[in-house]
Amino acid sequence: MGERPQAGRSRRELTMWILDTTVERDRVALWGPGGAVVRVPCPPSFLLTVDDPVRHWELIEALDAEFGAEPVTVRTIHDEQPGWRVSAGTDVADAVVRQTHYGAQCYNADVRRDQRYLAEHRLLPCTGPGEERFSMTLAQDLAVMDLALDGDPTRSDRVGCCTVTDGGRSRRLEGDEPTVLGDLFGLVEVIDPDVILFPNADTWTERLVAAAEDHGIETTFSRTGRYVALGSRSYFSYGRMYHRPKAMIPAGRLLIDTEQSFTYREGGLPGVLVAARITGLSPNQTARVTPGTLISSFEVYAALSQGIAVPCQKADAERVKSVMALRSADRGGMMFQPDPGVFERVHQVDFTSLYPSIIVKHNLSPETVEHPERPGFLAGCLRPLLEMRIGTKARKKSDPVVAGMDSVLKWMLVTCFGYTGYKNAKFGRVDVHEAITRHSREVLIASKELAESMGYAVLHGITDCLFVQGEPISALKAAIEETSGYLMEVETFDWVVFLPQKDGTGAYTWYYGRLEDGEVKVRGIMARRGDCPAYVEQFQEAALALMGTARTVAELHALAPDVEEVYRRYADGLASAPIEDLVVKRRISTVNYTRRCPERGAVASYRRAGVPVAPGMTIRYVVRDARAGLADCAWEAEHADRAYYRRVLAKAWNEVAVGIGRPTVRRTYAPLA
DNA sequence: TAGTTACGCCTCGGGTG
DNA sequence: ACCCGAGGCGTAA
Repeated sequence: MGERPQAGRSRRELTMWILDTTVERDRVALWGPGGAVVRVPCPPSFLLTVDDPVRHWELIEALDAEFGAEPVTVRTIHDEQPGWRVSAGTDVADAVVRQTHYGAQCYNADVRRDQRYLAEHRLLPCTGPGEERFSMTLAQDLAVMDLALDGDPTRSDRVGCCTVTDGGRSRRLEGDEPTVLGDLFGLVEVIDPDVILFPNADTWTERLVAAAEDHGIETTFSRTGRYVALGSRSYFSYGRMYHRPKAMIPAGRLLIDTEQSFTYREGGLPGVLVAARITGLSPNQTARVTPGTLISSFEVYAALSQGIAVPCQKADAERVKSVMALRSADRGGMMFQPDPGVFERVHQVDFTSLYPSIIVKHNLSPETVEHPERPGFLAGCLRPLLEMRIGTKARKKSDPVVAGMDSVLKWMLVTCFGYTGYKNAKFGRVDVHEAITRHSREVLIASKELAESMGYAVLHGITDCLFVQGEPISALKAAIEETSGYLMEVETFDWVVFLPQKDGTGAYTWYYGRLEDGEVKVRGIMARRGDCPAYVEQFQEAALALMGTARTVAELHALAPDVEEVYRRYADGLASAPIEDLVVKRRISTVNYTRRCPERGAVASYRRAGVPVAPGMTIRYVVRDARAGLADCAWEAEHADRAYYRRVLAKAWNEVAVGIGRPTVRRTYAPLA
């Protein structure tokens, strides 16, 4: 290891298990466990086609003279065209597109260079001998270190103490800042882990690196000593603000922010490593992106590894329909509204990964809209992902490692549908999006009608699932699978409660019930909401746990006095509830509120405390006076608007009360009969 | 370097009576 | 006192 290989080495020659990839000036560095590194030449380049080569002849000449432009055939999912490979980066590609007034189309310019290298050489991160892109095994042993710093990185100015755990051994590092930093980075150097699991790493690392510099201490998270900063960003997408905090990404070592990383939270380390393997992104990137980016990267890797060029901006933009056309076209999923109330012995039958299965079955892809006879790119690249999911799903119960992988695959497959309708998707197209929803509606309607013709009662349905009564359910499952060609799964409720909306009709997305195995399944209700105060969540969970002991509606109703007693206890205890149990956590869309609302008060409180806030960030606060729009940041709160919290608790009670046949209360706690 | 759609609740604050 | 649109935020799939 360490020697400079020749350009274009094939997969067979490079057998390193790739832990990290980083981009350098004209090279890509491939890192293995233990700090092994191989640097390969990989200068920036992009592909270019123009609509009128004669008109743009001078431009091509100039590009060739300045950077080098080699004539090549550019193959896209649609067709092949003569074009050029230009040895320059994204900035030049952007300039060319602007200068030609969009008469030029660039490809591969905005693909990460390390990912492009891997795809073009059919290399995969986190893959050992005998393992393939869609393997469920992870044979490589990695040295993992856990690191936890005391305190909250968004508030505390100084680095305090920390705990380091590796190989079952925990060490406590204490002392003043330079001592702790020196000990910490020294320890990292000695232990030399491949992976550091570190809650709030992305918030802490910037501070640790800055502090270490102040004290003249060398930081060792990065195996080069350098970090790639990912700037914090607030961005707007479909009516909502999102925020990504700043991150400092080390080289050669995997640093996972266990609090912030969606992929890690869902799938743990196996989830991150397998997601990296199938997307071709470095694990460090994989741990920091959303499932939308994972599926997009998955498609990009598939394209590049097949020699298909990846367009820089959406090629089908001109085909986007007018808003009027969109409104009338097939948009969302199908829904059947339930009657509210309690129902006994109900089966929930779900189609397994319905949307991606539709894409595969109907060969949907941007280019097959015009050429349905061709094997579609999108359908082709999703098929093995679907097959892998079937495998992980079968094995997840017996193997927690596979469960992590399964969870990440599930998210990728769920988001791959939304991604086809996404305006910036590389391989998306509105027509495909609409075709998927059209098929899914047809399937759900046909399944409902089939169920009813067989004598089952359909109580409710959302997008890809039906709630039905009738036996045996296996017969219905088999019949729907047979006629639709899509696989299903069944969960059976001993009883289930569909909650009413304010107008008294059934809500699409709020229900709870007891499954056969005793588990209480909950959707949409207070305890399930991210902004539910812990105190209210504890009440609802206690009540539901109690209700979960009932196997029939009669037993459930018999529990009513006991459940009421739980509510009474929590209602009485609210006045003395610890303030931290009243914290509300919400994502804010703005920092300039036009109205009086708790969020506005909370933002003001954050600012007074000197903590910067940005749109899309999640903040934690305690409501001090709901009417006046006053709230305090979680760590400074001393007073709570108890009337406000009584209303929230009452709402949680009302949801529970429907299940036990008890009257609901309005707004506030009234002593129960 | 960024999934979508369908839908609901709570509240504010301007309007009407 | 009540209505109602808009602002703001959440969930399910």
